[in-house]
Amino acid sequence: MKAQQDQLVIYNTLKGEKEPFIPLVEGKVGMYVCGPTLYSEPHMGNMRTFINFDLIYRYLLHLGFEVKYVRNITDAGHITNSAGQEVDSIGAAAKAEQLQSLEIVYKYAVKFQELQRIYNMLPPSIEPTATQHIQEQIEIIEQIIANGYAYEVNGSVYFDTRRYMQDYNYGILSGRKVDELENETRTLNAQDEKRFFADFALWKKANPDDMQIWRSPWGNGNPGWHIECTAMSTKYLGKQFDIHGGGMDLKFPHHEDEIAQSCGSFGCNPARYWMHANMLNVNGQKMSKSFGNYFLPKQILEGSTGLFEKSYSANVVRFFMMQAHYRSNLDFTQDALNAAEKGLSKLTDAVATLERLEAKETSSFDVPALVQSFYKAMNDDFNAPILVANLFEATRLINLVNDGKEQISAPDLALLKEKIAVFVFDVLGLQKEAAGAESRLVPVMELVLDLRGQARTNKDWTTSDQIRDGLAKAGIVVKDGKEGTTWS
RNA sequence: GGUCUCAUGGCCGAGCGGUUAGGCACCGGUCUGCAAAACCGUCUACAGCAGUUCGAAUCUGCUUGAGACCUCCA
Repeated sequence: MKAQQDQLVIYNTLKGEKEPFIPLVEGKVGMYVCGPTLYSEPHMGNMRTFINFDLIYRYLLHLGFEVKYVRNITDAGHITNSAGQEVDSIGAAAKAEQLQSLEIVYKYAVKFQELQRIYNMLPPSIEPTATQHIQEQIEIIEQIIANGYAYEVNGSVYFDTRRYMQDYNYGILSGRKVDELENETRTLNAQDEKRFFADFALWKKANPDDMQIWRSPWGNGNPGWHIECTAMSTKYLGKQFDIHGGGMDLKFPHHEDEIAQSCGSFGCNPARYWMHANMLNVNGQKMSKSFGNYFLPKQILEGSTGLFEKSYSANVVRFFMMQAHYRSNLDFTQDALNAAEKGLSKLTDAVATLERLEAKETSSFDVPALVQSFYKAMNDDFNAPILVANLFEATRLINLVNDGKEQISAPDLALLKEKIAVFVFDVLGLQKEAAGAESRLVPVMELVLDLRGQARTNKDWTTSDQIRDGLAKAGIVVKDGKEGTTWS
């Protein structure tokens, strides 16, 4: 696996290009991914990012890296809205639902956990929350002030962007130039306490109606949104670690400000590799809460999105996402989901066929090269769609062996079985299809199909077809294959 | 308005200068009592216009169109 580790190349947003992945400590990876803000149930678009980083996590694990994967849960923090006001979105949701802030967070955290299980995502090593790390956030803010990159005004603390720019490059990640921003962004309004439009809040003085308030050296208040990630990543992964990930939409200002906070407090960019997952689209437009074009993962499973005629399993949705690269947009359409459903079925059928194959003396095709193509795809910036294409090539060959048109040796067969299982289940995170049917139905179907089999033996096609048509009405499809009749 | 990204066959979606991406659909075939399913095969596209090159989907310029960020967002 070490040899494969050395082949891994990652697209680093910081550099704008792919680079060989060299961890700070050989064989170990520290990875931080910005998690959800739990003021509502995560929608399918949110899930895409987490599923993509789950893929990355899984592949790093398969390569034998010892990975510490930290993904936070935002359960506090003030953000700046379009009107330039500092807003507590969780507090707002709490008021709307007439619950306490922590009730809101807990309610949606439970749902998020459930979704992670359904979509077969491995749990991160740690899922820290912002509210558990207020002290760490305060300490970092104090450090930034001590270093001269932040100032206090009336119980709030702001990052001093102009001062920071004298020593560091603000915009290093997003490519933004502050002087360009200046003309285009909202201007300071009269009651604004910031010295400069690009300054951002590290700590915000409490409002009388705030639901959550913490003590600080600057009085009672709330942390800013960006500082929590700096505090938690530093605490669990150190001042510098390997990979920082998140959605494309967090690049600016969230990640840019994280870099500023880390540089402003510890003097270094927190992560060597910044990775950004692209958005999930609906009709060519980003799925988002504010556009209203979103739907919930549960609605896909239930077929209640209102957009599609039928439901799709979590496995199908996951496979669908694996057919697009994590850095590309992906359009969520019914045709595409149907195609994924059929394709997945073809792939899982071949996985089952593989178990039944019989080995011959020699192989008629290059199995090690085929297996190597799986690694080559994933080593190239986690190119899952290429991996899937190569798995379909394997599928074709498996079927040809099954038909006796190709042959495979015993060692090659063992290798292929092992690696197909690794890439389909461990890396892509697809699940073996559950039996699906109710257990009581199984003996009933055995009986019915046995009777139909007798009719067929007697060439009593009328009875045989009557049974088949009747079952079809109940949604059960009967298939007559070479090795007997199956149903689903 | 600024910054940036992208435009691929009926649909989704890889591709980073020369090789069939792949899946779905369509079509042809095998199998089958019929059907369905399954399997095999076929289908050669890169928004437009110029340019660079022996050679361009891939590089450059322009045009057109779409999207993202600039405000919370995964």
